[in-house]
Parts: sequence; C-alpha cells; structure tokens
Amino acid sequence: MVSFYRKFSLIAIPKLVPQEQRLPRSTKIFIPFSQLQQRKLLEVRLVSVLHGCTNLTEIKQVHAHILRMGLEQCCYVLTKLIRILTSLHVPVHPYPYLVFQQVKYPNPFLWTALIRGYAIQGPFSESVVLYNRMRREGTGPVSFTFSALFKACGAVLDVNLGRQIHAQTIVIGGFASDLYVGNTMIDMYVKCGFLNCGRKVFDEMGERDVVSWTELIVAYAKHGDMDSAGELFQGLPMKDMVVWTAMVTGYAQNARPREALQCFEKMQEVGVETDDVTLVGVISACAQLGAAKYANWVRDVAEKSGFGPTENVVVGSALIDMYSKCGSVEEAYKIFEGMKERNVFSYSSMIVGFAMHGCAHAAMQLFHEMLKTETRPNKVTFIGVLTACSHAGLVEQGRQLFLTMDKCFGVSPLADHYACMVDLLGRAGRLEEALELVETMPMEPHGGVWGALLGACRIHGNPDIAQIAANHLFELEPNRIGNYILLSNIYASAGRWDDVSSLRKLMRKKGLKKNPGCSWVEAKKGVIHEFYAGDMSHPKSIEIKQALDDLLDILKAHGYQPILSSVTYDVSNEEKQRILMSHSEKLALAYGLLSTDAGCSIKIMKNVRICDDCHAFMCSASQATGREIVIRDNMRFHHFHDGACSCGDFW
DNA sequence: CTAGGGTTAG
Repeated sequence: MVSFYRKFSLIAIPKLVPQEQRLPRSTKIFIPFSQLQQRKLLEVRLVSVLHGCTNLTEIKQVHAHILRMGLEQCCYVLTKLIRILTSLHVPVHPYPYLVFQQVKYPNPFLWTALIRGYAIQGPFSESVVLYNRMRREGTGPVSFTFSALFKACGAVLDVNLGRQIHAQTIVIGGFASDLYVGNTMIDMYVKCGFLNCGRKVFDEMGERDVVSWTELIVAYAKHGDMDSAGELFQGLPMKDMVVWTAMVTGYAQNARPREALQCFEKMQEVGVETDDVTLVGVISACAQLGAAKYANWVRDVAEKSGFGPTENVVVGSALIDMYSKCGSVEEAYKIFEGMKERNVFSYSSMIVGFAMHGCAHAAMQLFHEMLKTETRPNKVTFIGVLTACSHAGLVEQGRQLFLTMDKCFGVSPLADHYACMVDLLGRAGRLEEALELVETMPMEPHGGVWGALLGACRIHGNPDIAQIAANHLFELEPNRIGNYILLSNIYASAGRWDDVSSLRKLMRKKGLKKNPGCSWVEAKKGVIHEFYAGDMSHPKSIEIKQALDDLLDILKAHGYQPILSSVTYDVSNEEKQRILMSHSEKLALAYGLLSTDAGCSIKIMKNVRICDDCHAFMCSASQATGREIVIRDNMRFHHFHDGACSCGDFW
C-alpha cells in the first residue's frame, strides 16, 4: 500500500489563478433577486433533507430530486451530498466521483469533499491525485483540503507524504497556523507513529484547543506513557467530557484500573457529564479489578445515565465482559438477554464468558443461536468456541469448527486459533498430535502456541515434549517467569530433581524471581483482604491459621489427601504438607469462611495459576462446608460446588 | 472539517 502510494509526489505549486478569470463570462447569468432567494431556500431545504439520510437508497432519491430541480451544477448542495455519502459506513466509490464529474466549475469545497471522501473510504492514493489535479486546474486549497489530505496519510501511514503536505501548508501560507490543519496534522503524525513530530506541531501551534490536547493525551496513553498524558492533562485549562474520558480509558487500557476509577470519580466531582464512551472505559476498569462490589455500582451508574445495556450495544457488551470477569456468568447472561440489539461483540463476549467459566455447553449453544441470526462470527468468536470445546473435551467438534471457520465463515485461522487447537488436542492427551500441529502450522508459532503445549504436558506429565516446548518459550519469552515455573513443576512431578535444580540455576543466572503468589477475597462491605503465601501479617492471622487447621482435619475425614507433588522443592513430606497449607488461596478461603455468613459463596482472586493441591482442597471444601467457592486465577474461573469443579479438573 | 469506546488464547 505504502509503496504504491509513493508514486504520487506532489506537483510544484502553480500560480493561483484569480477566481474571476476562471469562470467564462458566458456563465454569469443575471438572475432576479427573488429567484435567487427562492433558489437559496431550495438549496438549504435539500441540504437539510440530505442530513436526514441514513442510507444509500435515500441519498440516491434525493440526488435524483436535485437533478430534477436543475441543481446539478450547484457546488453547495453537491458538496453536502458527497460528504454525507462518504460518511456512510458502506463503500460508495465511484459514486461521489460521478457526481463531481458533472460539475463544470467545481469550487474548492467540492474538490475537498471528494478528496475527503477518498481519504475516508479509499482508494487513498486518489486523494493526492485529486489534490494535484485541483492545483493544476487552478483551484486553491482551503484548510479542509489539508485536513482531508492528512487524513489520507494517516490512513496509509505514509509519513513521508504527510511531511510533504506539511511543507506545503507552510509554503502556501496561512494554513500552517490554522487550528484545524494543525489538529489533523498532529493526528496524522501520531497515527504514523511519530509522536514526537506530533508533539512538535503541538508545541509550535499558535492556537490550540481542547482537541489538540486530547489528541496528544490519547497518543501518550496508547504508547503506555500515562505519566506524560497525565502531565498534559494537568496543564489543560478547559477540560471537557472527551478529554476526561480519554484519561479514564487511558488508565483502563494501561492496566491501571484503580486510577481509572479514581479519575472517573474526580470527573463526576467536577460535574462533567458522562456518556456511553466514558462508561465503557469505567466498565473495562472494573472488569480488570474483578470486584463484584464495583461491578454493581458501575451498572447502576450506567443505568441511571441513560446509557444502559438495554439501549446501548457497546455498553451492554462491555458489561457482559465485566460480569464474566467479576465471577458472575449469570449476571452476564441476564445483561445479554436484556439487550435490544446484539452484535458480534455481544455474542463473542458472552461465549468467551461461558468458556472462561467452564460452561462449554452454553457457549456452544449460544454460538449456534448466533448463527441463526445475521451476526457473523469473527476471530474472537472462534477463540471462544474453541476454548469452550477444549475445556469440555469436545475434540471432534473443535476440529470441525477449526476446519470450517475459514471455509464457511471466511475467518482464516491465526496463530491464536492454532494455540486453541494445540490446547484442545493437548488437554485430550494427544500430545504427539499437538506437537505435530505446531510443527506443521503455516505461520511461525508464537508463545501462546508453545505455552498451550507446555500446559498440556503439565496435565499429562510429559517432561520430554515439555522440554521441547519450553526451549522455544525460553527463546520467545525469555523473561516470562511462568514458563520456567511450569517446566520446573513438570520435572518435579516426574521426580527429575536434577533438571529442577539446573533450571533454578538458569533462572538465577537470568535474574528471574518467582512472582509471589497472592490471593484476595472480598469480605463484608466489599473490603478486599489480600494474602501472600505464608502470610502472617493479617490482624486475624492466628484465627485464620486455626480455622485452616480445623478445616484440614474435616477434609481429611472426607477423604482429601494432600497432593505432595505440587511442591517443587525436594524436601521432606512434612515440610511439603506445611508449604501446601501456606498457599495464599487457602488463607483467603479460611478468612472468607470466617468473615462471611453461612451459605454465602466465597469469591477469591489469584494472581498465579492454582496448584493441583489447592484445587483438590477447594473441591473437598465446597462439599464439606456446603459453600460455593469461586476462584479466579490468572487463567480462568473455577466454580467449586458440591465437591466438583466447573473446569472438569482440566486447567 | 479536528479529539474519547467493547470481546482474544497458554
């Protein structure tokens, strides 16, 4: 795309021809004043009708009317027509050009509307071609013309062309200091990845408005530099809803959900309005926090603001995701059911939500329901159904889906989908088959693919294939600690302690430290209590320890046996038991049992993967205490109920 | 005319 575009360089700047010389005298017809007024009225009326058009058919009807009224030369009306036409979200090329062609003496606005149309819909190179033609034919650009051209550059990420046009705005004069030109220029540089150039334009602008600031703030946020974004935001005198929203979503997108919520609270304090876009940022922050208390609060805010999930698809889809991630698929599904309109995001979020919670059957059913509607699945939808299949052990069904996704739905499998397939085969114990798939896949396998294989080796205890997968992972993701831990666990389970210790040495050499396991549980009033492994810092530590010991006795009576192989240190069995009992999720569970009423379900969040022993412990505990226990580890949710887990013991 | 939005696997 870019190289194709480069063929078009900008022409030398011609001398501008004064407007009068361009129109042949014969075109100047005397029109009586009253007729002029009538005509102006007609034009205005037609334009307002055009503004009400929402689809191509309507616009075509109005166009026919325009022609009937003899306005086929009227730049004003046709400019609006082209603008509205190209702003539709359907391709309309070459319709605008045909309209344009009929006009004998196009004015700069009509030219610009066409250039802008190409900048929005493509072919993008036509924007520059037309600009050159416009200059050649003696029409001078207006500020919108440059805005349109910068838009085109941003679309094809051609910063060289952008620089040329930037230079022209300076040479032609008067345009470089134009606010809109400057703003679109910043946007162009930012889109092309030249944030510093955008900043330079910003710094040198004579006049700036909140749009200029917002553009830069968003750019910093997308670069992960929230500190610079915050600094700019601080210095901005007039803050509107859009720029506040940019900060909220900026924090959310950079995995800083607490700050996002703080920012939102501040925004409300100051009295700035909230709309659906703001809400989506806040909802996404809540999803990351995974705290049920916040979830309900945000939902309240959304419903009171008039952008509730029933009316707004985007808000609805975000809420589905949020509730799934906060541990409540039921609530998520209620939202889904209540939505008036559903799109591929709504369906995919719900399917992924089901898959995350081990409701494979529900996920598949929803997928088939979706196929009955007009909504077409996309790559994310397939990630959802494939993971659902893999958790439920539906190997054949998954394989069929994988084969048909391209053939029937035009979604060609990405490495991510191969990762799902490797997971599917691997979980089902077909490790060799999975390895073969990795080795024959058409693209370079990424960390996710090898990681899925390594995970499967953990489930089925295959240190040899694990070693192959791990070696690739160590190269692809040298700093990802989880991979080393996983391999070390596999070696330990197989009793290969020499390999464990050499792996430890390797980690030490690379300066990698184990991520301390941490769990947190929401007690009464939504207060969050945090526990680390072996943590005795909680004020009620002694009670917690006692409760845990009591629980252990009860569970042992129920037949629970500590799974000593979950400890990857070569120590005595007593020591192993002691280590197992200090795992953070067990502490969190004990505290949860102490601090909530009987019958309450207990929700625990965890930053690393749950171990075999804790998993068995939770199963048994759910039976012995009659409580539902929900654990979110870094991968997915486990619902322990009556001695069984929703993950079917595969995770 | 220009600025802010949702789903992704180990």
